[in-house]
Amino acid sequence: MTSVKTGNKPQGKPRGAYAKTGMKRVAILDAALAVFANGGYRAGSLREVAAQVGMSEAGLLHHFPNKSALLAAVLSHRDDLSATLVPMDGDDPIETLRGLVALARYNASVPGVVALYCTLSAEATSPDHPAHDYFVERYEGTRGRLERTFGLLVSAGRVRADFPTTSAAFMTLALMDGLQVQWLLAPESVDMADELHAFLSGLLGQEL
Amino acid sequence: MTSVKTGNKPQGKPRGAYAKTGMKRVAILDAALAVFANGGYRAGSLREVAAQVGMSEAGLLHHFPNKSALLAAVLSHRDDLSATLVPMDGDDPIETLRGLVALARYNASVPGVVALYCTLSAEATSPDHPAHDYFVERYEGTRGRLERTFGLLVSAGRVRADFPTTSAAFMTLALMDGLQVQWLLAPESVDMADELHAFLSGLLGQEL
DNA sequence: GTCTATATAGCGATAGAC
DNA sequence: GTCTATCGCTATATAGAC
Repeated sequence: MTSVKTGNKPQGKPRGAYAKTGMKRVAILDAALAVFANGGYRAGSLREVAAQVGMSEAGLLHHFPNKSALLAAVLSHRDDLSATLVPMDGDDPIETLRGLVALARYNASVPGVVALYCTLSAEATSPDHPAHDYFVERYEGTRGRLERTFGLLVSAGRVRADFPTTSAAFMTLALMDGLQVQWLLAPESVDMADELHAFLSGLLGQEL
Repeated sequence: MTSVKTGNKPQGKPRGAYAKTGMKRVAILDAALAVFANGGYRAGSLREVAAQVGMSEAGLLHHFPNKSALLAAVLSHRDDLSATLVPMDGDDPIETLRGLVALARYNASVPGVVALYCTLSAEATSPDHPAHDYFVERYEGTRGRLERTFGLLVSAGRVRADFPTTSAAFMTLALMDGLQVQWLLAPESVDMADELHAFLSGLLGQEL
């Protein structure tokens, strides 16, 4: 786990009491995602989150101890969802790359999520940001998995030898991030999935 | 010009009185850059800028009418500096691309500037941000100039025909942005200029 | 579990003295 | 041109009633 506190509830209570409370928790997380997506963590207020979910601020803070714990819970919740969406640890590297393109395609349908990560990763660049460590580790991990994927491709002779695998990983990740910024600023002007597909095909030396 | 108010002083007064005041203005702009670079526009405060330059807030607001005018002045000031640094409208497209790599190399020596644009461009993704229009136009313009550069390369037969020029422009810009995020999060792990150089060489099909 | 009320702090901006 | 003083607002977080 990262150094960010997760804000998860202790797991000691009986199951039945959790259904409704769990719903409320998820509703809060959804609202918080939308609020933090619009201008980042520092600009988003608990007040706005509370209003969006129809509670008072104090009511909200009963579910999460403080603002940064709420952010951590949002990120952790999204990680749970996307881990099931894109399996990056499979044995077939081509499938992994296709999964990346599929992810880019899916992302275009959830602009809020894209805005969240885009804004937060830039904001979290500053070392005192509550999600700084989270993003440092996230990038490190993603880069590692990408590098492994490209390594498998090289072993299988399925990739042009132009770039070392570390460079390929850096570039792929950078391209995905950069495309998101341009897409958020002008959604009609760019198709993130198409561009990523073209880039990866160029890297492979053949249609992906 | 963009829709952001520039906050420039009216140009009517005698020259002599401007020397000292101009110095103060630049000092304020430098301080504001540093403050806005750390966590963005919304998180940065006039108070902090004023403290850094050794003035009261009211004193600062004598030079700039309000916070968003200060931001606009910072961006405009940086644009003046970088316009002299990277001539993007030359006739030799290879020289232009080399200039881009040189810019990436230079950027690595001014992390504050990189952090400013990185954080702001993500923050300005939200439509009500005071620099939203500025960044929309900035990206549009940069993309246009890049597209023209790649067009010249195609005409000269100096580029692999893999990508249409619009894609090449999108990708190049995206790569530069994405590399900056990763570099800010882990400066030792990536050389932005090297990666950009490798990418452009791959695009050309030969060493740049 | 949710509320009202409140403590405490920081913000941008203005008025007016010097 | 710079200051002090202040206004009006918003923020996070806590205390305690229900």
